Amino acid sequence: MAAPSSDEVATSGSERIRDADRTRAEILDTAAREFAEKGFDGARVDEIAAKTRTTKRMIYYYFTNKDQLFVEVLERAYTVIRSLEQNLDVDHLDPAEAIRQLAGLTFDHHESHPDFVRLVSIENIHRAEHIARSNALSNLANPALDVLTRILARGREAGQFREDVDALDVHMAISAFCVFRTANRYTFNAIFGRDMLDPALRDHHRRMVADMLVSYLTTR
Amino acid sequence: MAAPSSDEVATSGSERIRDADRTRAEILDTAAREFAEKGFDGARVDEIAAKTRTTKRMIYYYFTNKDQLFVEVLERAYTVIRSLEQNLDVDHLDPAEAIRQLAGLTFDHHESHPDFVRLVSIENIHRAEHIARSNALSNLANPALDVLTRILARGREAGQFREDVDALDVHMAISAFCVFRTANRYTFNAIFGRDMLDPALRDHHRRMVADMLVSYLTTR
DNA sequence: CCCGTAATGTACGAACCAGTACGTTATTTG
DNA sequence: CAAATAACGTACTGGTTCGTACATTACGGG
Repeated sequence: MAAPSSDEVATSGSERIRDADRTRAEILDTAAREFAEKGFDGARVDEIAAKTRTTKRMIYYYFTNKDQLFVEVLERAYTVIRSLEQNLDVDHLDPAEAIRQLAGLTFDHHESHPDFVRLVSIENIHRAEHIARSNALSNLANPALDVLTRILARGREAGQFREDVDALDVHMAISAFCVFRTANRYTFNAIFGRDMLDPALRDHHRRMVADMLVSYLTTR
Repeated sequence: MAAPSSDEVATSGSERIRDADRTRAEILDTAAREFAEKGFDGARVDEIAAKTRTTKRMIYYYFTNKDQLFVEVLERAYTVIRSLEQNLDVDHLDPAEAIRQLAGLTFDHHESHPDFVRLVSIENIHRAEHIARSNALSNLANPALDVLTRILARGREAGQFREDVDALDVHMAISAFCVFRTANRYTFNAIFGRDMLDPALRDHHRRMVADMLVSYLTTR
């Protein structure tokens, strides 16, 4: 990509008028918000441009078209969550406690990144066609899965965990619970009058996923 | 469109050329498929009309606009699932077994109605604005919830179930699992290469939800 | 310090799309 | 059976929206 000037400190405001990296990043940020807000077809390229310090011309200059823009928004969103999962170190914990930690971290992440959840939801409506077009995404391993695999192996060896589940099943169960709270927040509130954003409910559910998975895994 | 020939096959229905009920129903059916397929903004009124034996004019004649059409599509979709839940009779069963039955029925329903799951997903992207505009939907009770409330009460009385969960929590946990398998099928497959449609996996997951909930509820 | 190129802005076009004006025919009802 | 009305079709429009042609300016290398 563009060569960043050597001693660029970039504290808060790079004073350069033209800055490819900054412009690109600003477009991606704004596009992520706009896509998450309105969906792929609902989002407007003109609107994204308007919320940027640059123009629509630049969006096409850097991303060629709306679809490719969405692809790169997705790539960036997944990268963020993956790097968070990297910081997961639970190999020293008791397997059950490790599961609780993992569930808690997954819960917190989904809770604090509703836009990510919405983007994934939108991508599923579009049958993951953008992910399919992205090499970065279709070849992206999940660190959380490796961690989970190790936890399950240790739990089974210790005779604590059941044998008939794999890491992906557990990952799915945890994700399902956490994703649902965010993704289906609106219909759930409209129909049952339950506000998922209530802090007390949040804590309750955070314990609930962990308890659910541990009790399931330790039941034989 | 081509004029219907006089000897139009009398499949099952009314031979009348003009049939408000049939036209309305056909529009709703087609619209449901089209919205589920492409999302609200992705769906085209012209396309819906083209896939119908009638014209776009009729869509606006019966539903005034695209939003109202989506509202009625949602109303119809929810009505179907609610009527299925009515047939749930588990009051004679052991509480744990009753939970298993309920989880199984919920699982089967989501499995066999992917369009419903997609419509709800789409409505959540739009922050349930259509449900809010529908009297029918915002005042719609959920029979499954009543059933669940009774099961939980019996389970607690028998000293089998934990006390710190309500029916809505359990309903959410079950829904989350079942919805996720369908709603996030595509990204999950693209990223992890796991095909949720595999029959063996289906059976495995069907047991898994039930086991998860029962083990959670019976752990104190 | 000047020149090539990367980065940016303006203005526009062509297709698309929700919604409608207006006209017509079937069906019902008195 | 005639008048009223419900059901339907055609053709169009006005605004929107993705994308681009063309012009311009900042910046870094030599």
